[in-house]
Amino acid sequence: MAAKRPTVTIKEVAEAAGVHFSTVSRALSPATRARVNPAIVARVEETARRLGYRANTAASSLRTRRSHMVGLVVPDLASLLFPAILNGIEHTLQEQGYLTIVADTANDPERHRRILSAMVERQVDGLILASAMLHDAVLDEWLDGPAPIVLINRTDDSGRAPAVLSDDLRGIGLAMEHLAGLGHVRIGHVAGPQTLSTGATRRRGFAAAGAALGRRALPVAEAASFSREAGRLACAALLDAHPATTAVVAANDLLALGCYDALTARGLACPGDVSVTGYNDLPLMDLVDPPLTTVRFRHRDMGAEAARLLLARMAGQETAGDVLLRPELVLRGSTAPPSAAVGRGGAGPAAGGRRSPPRARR
Amino acid sequence: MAAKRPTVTIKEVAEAAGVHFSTVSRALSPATRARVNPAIVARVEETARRLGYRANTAASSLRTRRSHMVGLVVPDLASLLFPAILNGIEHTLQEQGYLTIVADTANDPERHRRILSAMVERQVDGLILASAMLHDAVLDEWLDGPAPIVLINRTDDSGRAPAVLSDDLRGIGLAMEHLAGLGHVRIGHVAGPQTLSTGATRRRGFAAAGAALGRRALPVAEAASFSREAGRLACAALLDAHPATTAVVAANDLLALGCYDALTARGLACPGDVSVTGYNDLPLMDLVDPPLTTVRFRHRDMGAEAARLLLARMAGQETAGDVLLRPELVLRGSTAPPSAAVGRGGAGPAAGGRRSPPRARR
DNA sequence: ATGGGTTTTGCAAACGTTTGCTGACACAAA
DNA sequence: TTTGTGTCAGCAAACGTTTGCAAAACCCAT
Repeated sequence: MAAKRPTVTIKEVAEAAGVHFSTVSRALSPATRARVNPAIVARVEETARRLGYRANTAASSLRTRRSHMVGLVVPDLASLLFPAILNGIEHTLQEQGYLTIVADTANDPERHRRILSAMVERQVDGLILASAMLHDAVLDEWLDGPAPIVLINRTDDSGRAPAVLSDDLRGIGLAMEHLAGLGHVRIGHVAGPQTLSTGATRRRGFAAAGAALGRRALPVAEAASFSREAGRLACAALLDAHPATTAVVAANDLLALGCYDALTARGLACPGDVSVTGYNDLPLMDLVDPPLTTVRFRHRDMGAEAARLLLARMAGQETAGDVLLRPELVLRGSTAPPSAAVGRGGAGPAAGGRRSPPRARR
Repeated sequence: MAAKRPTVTIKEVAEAAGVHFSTVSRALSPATRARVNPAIVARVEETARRLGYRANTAASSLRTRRSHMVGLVVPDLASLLFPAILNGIEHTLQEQGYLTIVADTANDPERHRRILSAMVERQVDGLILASAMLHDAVLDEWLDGPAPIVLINRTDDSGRAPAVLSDDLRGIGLAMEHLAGLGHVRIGHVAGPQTLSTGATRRRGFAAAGAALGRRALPVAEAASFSREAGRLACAALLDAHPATTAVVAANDLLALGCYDALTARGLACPGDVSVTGYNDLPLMDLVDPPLTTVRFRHRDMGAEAARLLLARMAGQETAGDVLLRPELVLRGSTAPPSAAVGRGGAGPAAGGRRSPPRARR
């Protein structure tokens, strides 16, 4: 099958079907199909199929100024957060005939610039950015560009582009209420980088929820990045400064895993000695040890929602402001009531210290 | 900044710089830059920058028949295997000035068809497919197409497209040797779908390694898909048929996690009663309980290698056959010498049955 | 000065579509 | 028969580049 294909164009189809090539164009495009005699439409379609005609989108987007492609820019493709988001974006765009170009900035602004430039040159009809910083110079350069922009997961502080976000204030609130409900009083926060909206907002949420519970000035340690290692360091710092801490709210799951490491390193058990909560509910968080209590929002929905928002904007519609996804708390094994013990301090690297007590899973 | 941009073209730059527009084209393209007076190049570049000129790739690829885009097709974006692979692909392509379009077939052949069609219409210069089936009709249709194809992670049986693969025979062999070395004799295989090369090859590897150890006809249970649930079912079937099994080699990590579930369900401990190995070393496999002994290959390298292969083919070079990545065994907590106990059979749903013994991590 | 050779620039024709206009034709009403 | 009203197909001009070809400009040696 599949005869060697020396690119057949609309003109060759026209010749074979015995009509003018403009008629072929009209016959093949859903929008104009109605304007041509049904008999001819049928004939043209049949010839096109027979010759193996494939439209050349480069030509058509040159003429129409629409490429039916959108660009997705992420800070780190390898993160476990993106597969589901990307999946949501890609599916809803695909349904509308759009293809998705994705690129990874590796957190490098220069690279970010180059990528956006390359995408715009490819005439993308719109952009979804998961790469926004809180004060984002790169973003500024493109807000007036030809392609509408939607932010996802993170936002910037200009408010000039609509964003699809988890409702972090509420999400962190849920975690705090849960811990307070268990009886925790000495709660600390391992915050994410304050240059990112997620880091900053969750920290604000932590302070606000603390205040609501009548506890001002709960301790916070800021991690240098959203990574397990940074979480370990920040948690260690937190525990050094506040050894009596019985619960830590981590700004995301990776940081929470780092907290596990820090606890293990000083022979503390989770949740026996210290409870830990995460944020995001990454895949497999139900399988780590102990299974992580964390705040979930539907990643796939976040992607789909961003895609829908972008589709609306590309269609020229004005859109209301940001979209906040409702978070929910998922209870697992990393949180428990505080133990009576007080004044711990011993460091020793006890292996296995953080095994959770047996508990039913799921 | 960023003045509202009403698309400035090469002609406007030409007028502003006082030269013919063809000169601008030559001045701006690295390949032809040498053919124009350096002073003019400088002037043109400066004016282009000043006016905020952005090349229109649609126009240039119409003329040159090169889009500098490649398509990547995966069966399931949400899988934990792809982020790293995609990362590898995207990075090495980006370095060469290519952008990556990715799409998800959701394992639907019709969708697969539409995606390939859409990508080819967008004039992609090449395709990387992670979606190949062993007998793949969809693939057949495109092998003679205009875009060179490279297969990744899976291959088909036609051998017509080069593939970048893990050396599964060797990888499974490593797992088998490890288990045999621990003293296991009654080893079973939870195989993946035999419609996929990974499923089929790993099964062959299992049989071959078994034979090499002097054990013919070791039991195999075939999972319906590469998923945790399918792994649970297959493992349960395996244990029903062969209750004395002391080790199971799963065809990938998800299946291995399903094996954990099956063991837990019948009150067996891993690795106390049954050892389990996986394949792929997905992220967080060091954190599940027990940490999974598995076969690793460098996912990112796989992506990078496929990209390089495609780059070569797009440059018109003939390439040697497939690329096999060397797998390595990573030893963790899910394997141990077989216990003396024999003739187990009790089913009871004992919670916590599969906790591993305390052991140092990393 | 003249001529030969080498850069450097301008000209214009593609590349494959879409789409506003015009013209051809058919049919119905006058 | 003429006129009017539609429907449908053809014509040709874009869209923004790249690039072969040829003219022009320059440099140097004669």
